[in-house]
Amino acid sequence: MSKAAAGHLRAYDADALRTQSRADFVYDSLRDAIWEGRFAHGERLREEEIASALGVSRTPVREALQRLQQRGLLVIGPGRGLMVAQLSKQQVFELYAMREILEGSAARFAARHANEAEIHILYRLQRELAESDGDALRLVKMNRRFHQAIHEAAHNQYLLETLDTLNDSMALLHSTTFRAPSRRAESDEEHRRIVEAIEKHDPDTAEKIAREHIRQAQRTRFETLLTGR
Amino acid sequence: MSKAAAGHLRAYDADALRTQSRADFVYDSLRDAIWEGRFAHGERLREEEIASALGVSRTPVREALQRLQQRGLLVIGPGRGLMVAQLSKQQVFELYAMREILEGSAARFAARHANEAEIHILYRLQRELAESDGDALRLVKMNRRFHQAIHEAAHNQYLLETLDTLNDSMALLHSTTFRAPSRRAESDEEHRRIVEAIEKHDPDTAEKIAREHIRQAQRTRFETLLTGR
DNA sequence: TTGTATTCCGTTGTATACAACTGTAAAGAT
DNA sequence: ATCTTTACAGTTGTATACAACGGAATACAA
Repeated sequence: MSKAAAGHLRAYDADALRTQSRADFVYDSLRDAIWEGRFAHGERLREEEIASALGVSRTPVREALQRLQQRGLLVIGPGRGLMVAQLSKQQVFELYAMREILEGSAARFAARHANEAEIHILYRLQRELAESDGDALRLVKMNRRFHQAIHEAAHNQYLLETLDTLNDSMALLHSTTFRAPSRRAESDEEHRRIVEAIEKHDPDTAEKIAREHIRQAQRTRFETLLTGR
Repeated sequence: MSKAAAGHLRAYDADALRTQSRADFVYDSLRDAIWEGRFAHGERLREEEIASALGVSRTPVREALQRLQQRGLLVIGPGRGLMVAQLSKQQVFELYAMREILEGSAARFAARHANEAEIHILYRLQRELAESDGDALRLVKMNRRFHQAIHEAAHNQYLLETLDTLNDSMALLHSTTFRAPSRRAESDEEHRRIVEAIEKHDPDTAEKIAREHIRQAQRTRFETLLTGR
């Protein structure tokens, strides 16, 4: 009965519904599906279709769709429907510019406000990431955890939330998963220097290196953006 | 029939419903009410109550409440209800720290990317604001328009949206409306210098003055926060 | 008197029925 | 043949009914 487009969604999970609301369940399902690139860019999402695919009614689906829209993962397409956002080169550029500002600020604030426990965690995460040899998906997740630890060490709720939103937008660039392996060594070294600056409570250096870190990632991104995609 | 708490809402407006959805209408109504300080901090909002006060059903009300919650204007209180957020001193501090970063960045980007038409608009808005002698509410609105013009001139969608969200959070500090008149002259002068720097395409100066501008506003805020409220 | 259990009530979460709107296609006119 | 109009199909927006959850109050026991 369910049409093709929403077939990529995880099957109905009775356990998940016991711990979280149906709306949360739908949100997570769609968010993961987008992150894993299981929707084509511009693919239209119909409420009823998603509802029946996940075994819930339209109400929680609407709630989830609205949240995804506000976070920029979905946009209102022609007509009234929602579709998975497709970022233009300009938008990708703006996204990275914003990340440079905020990641830099987070590193700066962390250098000022991080306590010893947080610094310890940062070192541990950084080391684990550098020494890991897991698959690409695992590396992305560890990378995310590391940066999130910096964001939390900044002790600014608004900064934290905004960075979280931006990170969701990164899901639209799903080739994120396949980072150039050549960047690994440099990236790890940059991480190490950021943590070092945070530990020494040196905000200027922390911000400088964090900004450079994002700028390098942007360069890599635009190279793959111009060649293959 | 409507209980007391939601009585502060504007009456049902048939015209508004012809141009925007009911959910938007409810959102704007609640947002304005919060902005104008017509809800007590911590006051609980019941869906049904708001619905009947505005003459709509619970569905669009839920949609509006959800959006307000995501923007941080409402928080889940004890039990399951939503209430108007009350910012702690720490949160106010964090809010201004974030604004300093983003307003500074917006000015910087505007200095790089603003075109002549936008610079012209900035000059006009700055002049109108400086020469205006309207009431406090009018001044606040003009001030908002001016800053928003800078945000737009920055040509970064993510920056624009985030600043918009932060501005909504400012609604929780509803004494915003009554700015110290002593700051007027200084504030106007700072505005003028920001526009000047943008026109000269001088990002460093533009960011520097914009940051100083926010920091001054923060100082004024914390003075009134510590004395009277 | 205090602690605990149980029932009731109010509010939110969810489902579903219905209304309104938009794009599309078909039919007719020029 | 092409443009215009109109009707239809499909999707979203809204209302309302129902289910489920949580807290408060009361009653009962220790």
